Amino acid sequence: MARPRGFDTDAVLDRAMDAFWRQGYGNTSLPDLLDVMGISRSSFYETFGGKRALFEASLRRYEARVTSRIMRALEQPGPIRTVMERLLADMVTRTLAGEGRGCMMCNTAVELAPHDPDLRAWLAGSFEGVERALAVRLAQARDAGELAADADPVALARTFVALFNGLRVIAKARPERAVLDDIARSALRLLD
Amino acid sequence: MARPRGFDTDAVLDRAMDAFWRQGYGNTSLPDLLDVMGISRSSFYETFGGKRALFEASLRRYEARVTSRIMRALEQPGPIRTVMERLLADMVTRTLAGEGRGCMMCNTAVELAPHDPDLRAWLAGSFEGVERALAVRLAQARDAGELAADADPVALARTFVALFNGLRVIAKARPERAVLDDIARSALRLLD
DNA sequence: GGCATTCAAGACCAATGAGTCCATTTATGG
DNA sequence: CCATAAATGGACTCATTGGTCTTGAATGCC
Repeated sequence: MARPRGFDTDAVLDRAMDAFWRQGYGNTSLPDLLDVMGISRSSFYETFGGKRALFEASLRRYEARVTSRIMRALEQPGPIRTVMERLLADMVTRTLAGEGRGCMMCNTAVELAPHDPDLRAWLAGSFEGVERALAVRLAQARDAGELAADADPVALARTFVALFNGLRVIAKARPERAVLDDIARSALRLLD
Repeated sequence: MARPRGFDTDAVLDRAMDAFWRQGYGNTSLPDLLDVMGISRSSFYETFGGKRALFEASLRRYEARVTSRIMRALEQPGPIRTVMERLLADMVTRTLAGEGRGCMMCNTAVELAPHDPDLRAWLAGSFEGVERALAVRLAQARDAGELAADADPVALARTFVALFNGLRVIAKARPERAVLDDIARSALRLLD
């Protein structure tokens, strides 16, 4: 038919995601994006529709990756304490390796959620999904006698999700392993 | 000498602080600021020096208020559990009343810390200050037998500070009392 | 009452923002 | 090898950005 696309849409979207992740929505200009994506303005608008649409695509992509990683971690066999320990250790390592990027969901919640009801609702749904999966796993652990019989899986899950986000925020100001390790270690005490 | 200032510097700074708090640094334009502050461009630059200087003044003002409130709460007599319970309950109420503003320190950490070493260091110092005060109070409680003998006050303090921030982030996406109450309640279990 | 100082209003600036459009390449199907 | 359709580069619009400057009115102290 006609000339094929000269770039890999997914690879280019990945680079855009990284830029948004690193700098946020408002602080990433179109020239910035075109630069890291390596495509022309025309191709940009033709392929992705605009800055806002590209951001939403990036965020969905990010969310899919992160939540699937958490879900996979929760499906691992073994005692809940081990599972959460691995999850938290992985998060600490990734956070430190992220050079201040933090978590794109968290960043977006802070930057855009208050002024964008649609985005806010979407973020709420995502957080709720993680919370639910975590609550299910915690309920299983409780039924298996690993947790106190009066433990509240939902409340506990919510607290862990809050702690995940808190960890990323602290890391923005104090990206020190000692600090993040302390947080991860103390968090596990919630399971005792 | 001359004509006195026609506006109350502190009151005007308060309104600027609120705008920055609500919208962040990048999303608050000069016209926005002049509008809420109710002063002219000339007075603005004469009195505050510029947008960046005004932001720093606003942030210092915010930090002083928030940390002093936390410090006061920690100085209250009574068992540590009661003290923390009050502190968290107050935080939840204020967060819900804040209409999505969250915490200005947290917002700033997310928006600016990764790209601004000076600000990052300043935020780190502030977080560390709160952490230290909290750790001191927790150590007292441990020595008084309120906490387990092997409790780690510093790690616990770091975890609470992370949780404070996590609470604000979650509230941006899910400003529901039930959620925040669950987090506050579970957090207290760290003291058991 | 005059001098000093600060006020408000607004013109002005250069830089940058996102987004549109067109003229030119480029690759493929026939 | 040509026609077609998509990809491309770059010029362009127009609003907005933070910041400077000038002007003239208002106010208080001596």
